[in-house]
Formats: sequence, C-alpha cells, structure tokens
Amino acid sequence: MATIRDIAKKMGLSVSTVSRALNDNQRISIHTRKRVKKMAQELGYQPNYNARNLTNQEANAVGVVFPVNNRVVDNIFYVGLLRGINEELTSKNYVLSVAIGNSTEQVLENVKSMITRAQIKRFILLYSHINDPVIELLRKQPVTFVTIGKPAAGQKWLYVDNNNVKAGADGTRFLMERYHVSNPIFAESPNGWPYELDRREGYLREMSQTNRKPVIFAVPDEDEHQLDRLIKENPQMDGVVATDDYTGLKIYHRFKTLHPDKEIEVVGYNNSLPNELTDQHFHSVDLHPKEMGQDAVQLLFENQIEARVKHTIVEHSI
Amino acid sequence: MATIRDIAKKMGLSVSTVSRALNDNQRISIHTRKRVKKMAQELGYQPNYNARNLTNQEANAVGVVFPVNNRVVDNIFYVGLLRGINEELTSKNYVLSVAIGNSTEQVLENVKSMITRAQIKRFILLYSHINDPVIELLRKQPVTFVTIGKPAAGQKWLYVDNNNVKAGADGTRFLMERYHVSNPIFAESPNGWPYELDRREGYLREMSQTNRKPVIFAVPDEDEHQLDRLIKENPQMDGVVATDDYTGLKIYHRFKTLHPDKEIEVVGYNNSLPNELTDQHFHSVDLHPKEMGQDAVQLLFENQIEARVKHTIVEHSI
DNA sequence: CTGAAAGCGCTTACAG
DNA sequence: CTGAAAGCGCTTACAG
Repeated sequence: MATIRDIAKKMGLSVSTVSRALNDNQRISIHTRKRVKKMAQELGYQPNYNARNLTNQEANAVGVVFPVNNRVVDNIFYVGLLRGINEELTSKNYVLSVAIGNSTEQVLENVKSMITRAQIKRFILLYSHINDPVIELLRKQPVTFVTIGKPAAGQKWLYVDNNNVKAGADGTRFLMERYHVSNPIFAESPNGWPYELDRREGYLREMSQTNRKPVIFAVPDEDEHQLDRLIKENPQMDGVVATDDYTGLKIYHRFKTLHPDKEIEVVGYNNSLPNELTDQHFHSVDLHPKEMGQDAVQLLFENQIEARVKHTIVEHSI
Repeated sequence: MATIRDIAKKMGLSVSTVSRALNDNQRISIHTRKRVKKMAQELGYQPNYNARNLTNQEANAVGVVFPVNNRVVDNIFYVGLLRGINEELTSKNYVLSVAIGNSTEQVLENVKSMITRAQIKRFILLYSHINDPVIELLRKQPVTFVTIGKPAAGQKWLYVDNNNVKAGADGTRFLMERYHVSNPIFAESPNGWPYELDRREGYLREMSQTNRKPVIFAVPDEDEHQLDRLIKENPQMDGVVATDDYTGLKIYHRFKTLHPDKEIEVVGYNNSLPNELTDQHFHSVDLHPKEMGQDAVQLLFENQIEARVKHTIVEHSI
C-alpha cells in the first residue's frame, strides 16, 4: 500500500505538505494540492485509518447501539435504519460499528469499550428508553449521541423521530377520505409505548373534529376471545387504525372470520409485512426508517454548540 | 487514559516488558505478569485499539456484509445473527463493523475500504449468492471470510448453514408424529431458493418412506385464486410444511377461510412471526440464527490451514 | 528474564 | 507557501 511518504518521495515534497494537501489545508497552494491528489490517485493511495485515528485520538466510527429486548417486529425497522445510517457515513468516510447484546451489562461493556479502547466519540441508539443505563453513561461521557425516538418528557438530547400524533391523524383521515370509512376504531397494545399514545392522540383528534365516536381496542397478546368480544360489541366498525401492522393484521383476520361478508379497511404502521400476507384492504404508514437513519447521522455531525438539543422529524407516508 | 508507559513508569519496568506481560508473553516471569496485570487493573488501563492495529497492520474488527436486496422476512434473521456474532466477538476483544448498501457498487466500495483503509482481514457475509461480486473480491484478497449459507455446487469456501434437507424431513415428521397429520402438503415460493430445494427434498424423502403421496404447492406472491384452487384440488390435505413462515401463515388463513370447520396444522421455518399472528396450530422450525452467528465467528478464527473449506452445520429445533 | 530502540502511518505546532 | 521534527500508543526484532 502506498503511504503519504511514498507520495512525498515521488514528488520531492515533504510528508507534511502531502498530508496537508490531501486534507485540503489552505496553507498549501491550490496547484500543489491538485498535483498531490493526482499523484495519490495514480499510486492508488488509501489513507490508513488506524494511523489517522491514533494521531487524532478519535476513531472515524459511529457506534450504533441496539436495544436489549427487541420485538421481532422491530428488526425490520432496524435494518432500514442501518441502511440510512451507513449510506450517510460512507460519504463522510466514517465506519459503522455495532453494539448489540443479550443483557444490559453486555451492551454497556460493549459501549464502554468503544469509548475507551476504540476511541469512538459518536453514537446512535436505535431506541429511546427511560432510565436506560447506556444513555445515562453516554450523557456523562465526552461524546455525542442521537436516539431514534424522542426522550421522555423532561429529558433533553439529540433525537430523530416521526410526528406520531400527525401519523395517527393521517392514518385515520386516510381511511375516512380515501375509503369512506365511517367508524374506524383504534387498536393499540396493552404496553402503552410512547408512539402508541401519540398515534392515539392523533386518532382522537381526527375523530372529534369529524364528530365521530372514538373506540379504543387494547389488544392482548394471547387472548383471542377478548378480541372477538370487542369486535362483536362494535358492529359499527368498518375500519381499523392499528399502532402496528401485526396488531392490524390480527384484527383483520379475526374480523373476517367473524364477518366473512363484511368489508373492512385497515391501516397499520411501519410497512413491516411482506405482500405475501396482505391484500388490498390492508395499508401501512411508512415511517421511512432509512431517512431517519440518514438524519440521525446529520444531527450527529452538526455543529455541536448550536445543536445541543435539536431534533429532526421525518415525514411519514402511506 | 493510562497507557502502558504509565504502568511501566509506576513499576520501574520498561514499556516492552509491560507490553509483553499484558500479552502473556512466555518470556516474562509469571510473577511479573501478575504484578503488571494487577497494576493495569488499578490504573484502569485500557488498550488503545488504534495504536495496536497500526503496529499489527491489522484491525481487531470483523466486517459483516449485508446482502443488497433482502426480503423483509430475512431482516429478523439478520438481527439474530448479529447477536450471535457480536457475542462471540466481544469475548475475543474484536469489534463488529457493518457493510450495508443499496447497490452492489456501494457495498463493494464499502468492503474495499474496510480492507485497504481499515485493514480488516476477516469478514462474515450474511448471505451466499452465486456470482456475487463481493465474494469474488474477497476470494482474491488476503482475507478470510465465512458465508451464512452454503456456496453453490462446485464452489468452496468457509460457511455456516443448517441441514435443510433434515429440517424439511423433521418438519414433515413432526406433523405426522406429533399431530397425526396424514397428508401434509409442501409449499414453496416460485423462486427456488437453495434452502427451499433442500427442504423439499427432505419432505419428499419423508413422504416416500411412509408411502404417502407428496404434493407440492408453488405459492405465487400475489395470486390468491391460484392458491385457493390448489387448496380446493387437495381436499385430503390436513397439514402444511411451508418453506417460510409467511407462506405458511398465508395458506393457513386461506384454508381457514375456505374450510372454517376443518383443522389444519402448519409448520414454517425461521420463527419469524410474533405470537400476535399465530395460534396453537402454527409451528415453526427454529434455525438458531444466534448460534449460526457464533459458529461463523469460530470458523473465522480457526487455524487457517486446516480450515480451508470447513463448514459448520447448526442444528435446528421445532 | 528484561530493556533500548525502531517502526507502524498519520497530523500539527513550530520554524522559516 | 513548505519542511523538519515530535508525538499518538502500541509491538517486536535485536541485544544482553
């Protein structure tokens, strides 16, 4: 591999000049910069990241942290995020390092080692939990981090999120306007995830604005009878806004089993189902994970001072 | 951060001795080694990976390469693999670097840069395609790599895979023995993925051994009528072995819609569906992605000479 | 059993 | 506008 020393020798320049020229240092004449870059090209010069990182006392890597307990559902989303993150990192000549483990302790050790041994100074967390030990750690360290999902009320840090209230309202309106649904119900998990609360709020707003009676289903994981009962108690329902595609699909199937001849339109979130499983009555709000990943990187590299508590909202689409 | 120089000074030893002691070099007395390690502990010494990698001319990182076009289905599997890979890497003090992109060119550039700039010498590919440019590149470079999935016939390199013929047979037998299914049909995609062919072979073997008539469904992505027709043409069917969970679930629902009162048992593969979507008649063969990831790392670090074309088969379970 | 020294490939304060 | 030199924190061949 050619080094800057090779370029320097070949051109009768000093190593310092070559280094500066390659880094576009103003102090080197434009002419020299051009010549050096051309020679670098010719020799197939590739910078040695390890050497550079050693001098810089900082790695050209971003640590991407996975949550410990993730639902199967979310994995699809994570890969989309990775795509966006890496696309953006590549153009910055940065590298994507992953921290993932089966326990909080493992992940914590992983991240600590990234900071102290690998000298990584920037992190993206694919989640945003309350009282998360990793987040607590990062806040105390001289590093920058961005979470996917907003922090709980009262907390402040950099994050990327969707506007879930709007996403809830949009999903609801979509059913009413495009499919002439009269009585959409809202379905959520019993867990009360933050994004669920927001989407529900959007649903409620939309329902009250159009003077309709809102109905909330809390759909239990295992109990099918409970779900059947809810469906039977609401003969008026002709549409579903479900906080995730899985819940939506489940309700869709139960509904069709109970009422084979009735039509129903469903909106879920996340585009997490393959076409194999859905049909034309099933819709999903795309939260654009790839774009969220890209925006996370942007935030991470913005001027640290003005970006203390900034965030980015990614538009969704149906 | 404490460095080996700090330890050396504090103990009146040379930097060389400290370095050797920490690396358990035989030439240093056990006594000294112990003392040095204790002091390292006390000072909270953490090795600087960038420095070490620079001297070693090799990064303590494994490049994990994602396929360009992945189906939603697979994402679930990838996260499981990542878990296994990173667990194993952590114990080796190695780091996980990801290469992922939207085009072959992007991924190829990504990997090239890992080799030449980051000096990564070991790779794991989360796929195993024929004529894949990344694989072609890696074969020519002085690096080691392992694929998830076996290479096409005639090709040879390190890989980790399941025994899919056995997995096909086991799934079939599982239905017959545990659920007294008499006439399981086999469902596959029209794509003819290698693992599908193998699972089908296992199914056929099991059927012929028990003197039953095999039936193969090629399930199209979009055409529901085609699927309905197949179901109607086979009134004897009381079980399904599907090459993936999605196909299995789809057939299950169509079957239940056409025959609300008949029972049917389904086996899919990959454990890729959340409980929300399945019930007690739906089963899935677990291919143990986490274990596959761990084994991939093991292979990657085995003695290079004896492991030229070795592979590991991970046991599945239902 | 231990040490002094060179070297890995960069960046940058200092000097001119 | 360019260069000589120090330094980042390690490992290891050479010497004793």
